[in-house]
Amino acid sequence: MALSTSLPASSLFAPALLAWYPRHRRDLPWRHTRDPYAIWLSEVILQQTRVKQGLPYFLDFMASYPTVQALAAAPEDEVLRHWQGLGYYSRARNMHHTAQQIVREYGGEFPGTYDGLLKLRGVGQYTAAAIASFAYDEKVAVLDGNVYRVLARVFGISADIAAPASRKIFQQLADSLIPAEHPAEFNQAIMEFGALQCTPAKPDCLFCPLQSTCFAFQHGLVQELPVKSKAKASRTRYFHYLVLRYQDLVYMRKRTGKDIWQGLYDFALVETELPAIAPTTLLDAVAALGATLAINHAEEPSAIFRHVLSHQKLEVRFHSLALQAPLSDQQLRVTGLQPFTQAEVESLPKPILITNYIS
DNA sequence: AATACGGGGTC
DNA sequence: GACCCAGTATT
Repeated sequence: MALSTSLPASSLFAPALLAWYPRHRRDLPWRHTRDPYAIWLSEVILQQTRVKQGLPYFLDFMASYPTVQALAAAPEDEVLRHWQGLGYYSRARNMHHTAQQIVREYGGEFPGTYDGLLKLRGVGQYTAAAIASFAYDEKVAVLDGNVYRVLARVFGISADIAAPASRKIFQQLADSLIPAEHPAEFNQAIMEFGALQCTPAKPDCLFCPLQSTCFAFQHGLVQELPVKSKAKASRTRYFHYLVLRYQDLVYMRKRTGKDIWQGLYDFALVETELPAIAPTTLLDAVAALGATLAINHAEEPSAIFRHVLSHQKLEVRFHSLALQAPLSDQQLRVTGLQPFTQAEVESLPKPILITNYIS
């Protein structure tokens, strides 16, 4: 719900941003190209990710996979290994899938319109608008966390930005503000303005070019806007990893299914409802894998690793277990485990938690 | 309309 | 600990 949409604010908004932008913009590599591949790559990386964190990944991907053909030709494990540490790994899997689709079905060319881009897996409204405007100068307004915040404050919009229904209010406003002459510049400018000037905490209102027309500033509501409902509390899960070893080999498995870290590698896992695991339960789990231990008791588990995800807290213990004999081929099939050398383990894509444990 | 999905930075 | 980040897919 718009508390106020003053005409001056609307008419001055784009000119003020377009004047602010060239004087404050950061020099970022994806701002030097119109290549839809490079822009797509940067936008997928930057979904829910700060520029500071995503930048080295962008440089690495462009160096490793300079073209969509190169990305499409790479094995998924390798792509995930490059993505390791960025989180939201479905972005990498979707990106890989889409690269292959672009090569196979689109003749290696990205769709040339917002509507076409929107059909690609992993490309939603934000990313489609970003690519269409940055690469093709199509007049479609981006709507990301920055844009929500800037518009909510400047125009005094109190709709809950966490509610999907609020999107159309903000989209309609953004569409009405984007100038036909400079759609790409406007989109860059409003996001950069949100990232650098109109920040979530302690925005720089003192030197803000929109100060005189900003609803939030004029009404002392800068701290109250945007309105965002709380996320659901996260649950705690208790993981007990069985780090099975035989000589120089360690057994790991690729995670499949709907759970976290899909496509990444970890160890045999026992999850419990309570923090502790009984020694017998641990040994039962080992027996269920068909493994025979070199010594018939578990060693002292590792210290607890605590790991926070967006909707879960993990409490993780690692139990290092030496095997008396390697797992048979049938045991490998049944358990999904595979033996790896230390060098191979290094090259596998792994959750940061697992990488931390190994190192 | 809700919920799941990572990891890091900031206060 | 709470919030946020150039969001998207699934339920």
